[in-house]
Amino acid sequence: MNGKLLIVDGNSILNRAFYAFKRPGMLSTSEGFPTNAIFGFVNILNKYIEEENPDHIGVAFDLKAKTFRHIMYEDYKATRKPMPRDLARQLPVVKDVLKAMGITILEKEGLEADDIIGIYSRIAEEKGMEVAVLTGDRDALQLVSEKTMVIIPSTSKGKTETNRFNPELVREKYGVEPERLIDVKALMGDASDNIKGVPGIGEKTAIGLIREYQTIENLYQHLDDIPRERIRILLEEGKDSAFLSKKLATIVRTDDELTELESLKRGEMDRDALYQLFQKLEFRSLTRRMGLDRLSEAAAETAPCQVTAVESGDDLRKIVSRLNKEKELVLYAMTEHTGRIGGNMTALIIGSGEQFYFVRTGDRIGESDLARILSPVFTNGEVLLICHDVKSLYTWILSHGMDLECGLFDLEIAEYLLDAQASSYSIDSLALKHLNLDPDLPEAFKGTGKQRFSDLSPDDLVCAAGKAVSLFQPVYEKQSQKLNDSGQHFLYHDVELPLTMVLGSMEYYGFKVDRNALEEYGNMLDRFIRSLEQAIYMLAGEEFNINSPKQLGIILFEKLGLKAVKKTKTGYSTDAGVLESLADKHEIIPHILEYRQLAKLKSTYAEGLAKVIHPVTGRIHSSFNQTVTATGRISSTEPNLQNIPVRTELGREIRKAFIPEEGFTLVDADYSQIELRVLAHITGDETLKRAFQEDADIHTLTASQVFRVPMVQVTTEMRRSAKAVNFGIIYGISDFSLAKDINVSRKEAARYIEGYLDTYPKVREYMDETVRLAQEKGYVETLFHRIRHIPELKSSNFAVRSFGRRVALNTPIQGSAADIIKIAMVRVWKELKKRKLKSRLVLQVHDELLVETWEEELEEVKNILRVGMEEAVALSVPLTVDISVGRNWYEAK
DNA sequence: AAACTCACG
DNA sequence: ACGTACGTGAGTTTC
Repeated sequence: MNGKLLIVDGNSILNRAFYAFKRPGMLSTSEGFPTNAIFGFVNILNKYIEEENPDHIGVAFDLKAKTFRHIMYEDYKATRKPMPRDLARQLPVVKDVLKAMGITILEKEGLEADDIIGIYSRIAEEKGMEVAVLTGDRDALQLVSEKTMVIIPSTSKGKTETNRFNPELVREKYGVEPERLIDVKALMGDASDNIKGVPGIGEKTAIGLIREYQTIENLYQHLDDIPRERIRILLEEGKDSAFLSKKLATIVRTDDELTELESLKRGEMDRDALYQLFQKLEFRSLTRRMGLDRLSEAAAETAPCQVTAVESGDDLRKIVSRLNKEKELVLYAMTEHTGRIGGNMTALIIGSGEQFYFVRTGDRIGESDLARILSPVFTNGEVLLICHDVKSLYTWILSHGMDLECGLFDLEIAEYLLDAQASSYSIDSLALKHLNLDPDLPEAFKGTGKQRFSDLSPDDLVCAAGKAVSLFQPVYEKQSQKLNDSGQHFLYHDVELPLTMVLGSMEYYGFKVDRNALEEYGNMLDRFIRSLEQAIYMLAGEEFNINSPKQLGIILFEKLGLKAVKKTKTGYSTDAGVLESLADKHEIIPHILEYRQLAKLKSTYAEGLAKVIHPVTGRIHSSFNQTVTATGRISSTEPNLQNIPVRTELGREIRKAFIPEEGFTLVDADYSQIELRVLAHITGDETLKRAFQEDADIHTLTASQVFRVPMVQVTTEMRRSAKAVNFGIIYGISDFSLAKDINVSRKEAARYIEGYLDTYPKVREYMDETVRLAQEKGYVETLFHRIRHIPELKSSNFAVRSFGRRVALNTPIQGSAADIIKIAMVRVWKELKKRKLKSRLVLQVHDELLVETWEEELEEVKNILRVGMEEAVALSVPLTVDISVGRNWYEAK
């Protein structure tokens, strides 16, 4: 009989998979059940089944009962830690998966997985079959022969490599024949199995001896021939241990009961059972890759669609007037993010039901023609346009001088509300998740930046676009249902969707920046940096790269002999906290701190911002991303305008370069203590509420109450501590971190927290209740029902669970504040538009809005901001807004 | 690509 | 005893 057997060490591979996929927040179901090991195991197994294409497969597992090795030797594997709980929980599930895959599980009491592998590989060899042993354990190398190969996957630096051991490779790496490895181990021992070997003999000596004498039996018969006396004595003393070790290291290859291979024949996969299991485990991509998704009832929902390529403007005009009578239309704009403000549109596909029309822009139909022809749809209040990424479409429409006023549904935004932590919002991810379908779209459709739409051939683009849009309607229906079920209708329709347009217009207008001011600022920094550099080199006694934490660490902690207070994974920590603690230990330190600050300002801000000033508009057009953060905040990229320096005077200077257009002025409006006000509202704490109703200085008040002194006796130091406690509460406090932050003992910090929670008892209740509810439901929500799933709360790892707890406490507060300012943004934007003002919203920084204001509209704009923001929502405490005006951002803050 | 550092709310 | 603040993005160095 010919053929091939793949036999797997289940425990070993599962263990590998567990650690390979182990990171904070680990792969798990939304319920919190860990799935990393199962996921890794199935992937590894599939890979080698595909590569080896065996006709027989078996996966061997250890059984708990003692093996003969334990009976012979009670220390056997005594130093092994027990299996982590998160791994043990996955073990039975892996077995279920294997059964469903039609793969035989091999277990026998008294045998280890190794032995089972030894037995079956021998049987297969004797039948003339080839054998591949898949394991992570090098002990199995003794089984290597002309017929048997041992595969050991290894992961180094994120990349998985495979070592396939045949006799030659074993000889090359270990210098002995495969079956002699047991003799080597008999001498050198194996720490992981607690096999002692001959104490004092290491790998080099062991291999040398076995190369010469082959076996330990032969070695001990010729002990007298050994020239080195020390070795001879060690061998004599360790003789018993050597023979015992050899027995322990030897894989058993015979068994009375396990004698045939028939049961290992590759069986049929039970697709239904496997599909069910993968559903439970939430293995969507694996479901698809293993071709199980055809079972989904959803597959029937997407009928094949008809795509017509439109070649002339006249044809398109006729089609649009017909389509414009439909209630629901699907539109996918293949836009490219280019240097042109508003982006370029490579192609567009629009339609309804099963009939779609594809337009590629070019000679026949230019982009502005396209915009003009479609404009009846864009301004049709009766139609619902189902899109993916409305913001890109909107900026493009704005750039052609038109507007978008029809009904809209954005698949991407909808999905963000359903799962703010999804790894991707691409069309194929949505199809996979909601419909169990994989359209297998080209890279350009996934927004990875690796491919542009214009890179695809016309035929491929039409075909892929047709596949993509055919998914929109069914995904939209699933999402709509879910949004309503989770009470998110308001958040979606009245906040996030209109916000898309607000952000689009902010991107489109941009923020004017004075290039010259930026350059002068950079030059000024440069002069300081150069003189600091010289001072640092002088004090260090040599030149080095101050930007390199590695080199800096060596200079400070080795050359200058400073005490390293903190370590990072790779070496000494040199962050600002560490340097500050060393500030008075060496003259060089303050220089380095200053150098760091200036270098940052120069590279990230002076130079970084200059690079992104648009050559035509002279403005910075940042991207505002609506689907990034887990809490509901927006983020800003290319450049990030939400972290422009303000805390230090020198950094703050850069804001002088942010200016309004001629005839305009800048108005900055920021919420005062919005997160603490939200806390007061959510907890309903009377004392906290009264503080805000009376518009007290909340940090001073907290200090007065926690330290039990009258308000007037609160020192700046007390206020500082109270402020830290207030922030700590928002972040999900711990005494340890608070202590570190305000530099008091942990006990002292714990006392502050207790004092705080006694002062504001409802806050304590809120914390307990929130964590309890989050554990029960698996998620938390904001005032407007934005949800965040927290699988970390169910982790068995204390640190991960603690993180989950802090997230549960922080998200409703940070997220509700995000909801509120988003509502305010929509109100302000709509009001400016309704009154047809020239003034425009240009930036949001979490609790702050900036409006580039036409000077004649100043009072009106201030009023719109105040009302729009303060009355965005009625809380049980007032929301107050500070407004200031200036000729640049520095002045307006 | 990952690690480190640091800018903001 | 565990190991810590919550949420982001970007530049530089190093592997």
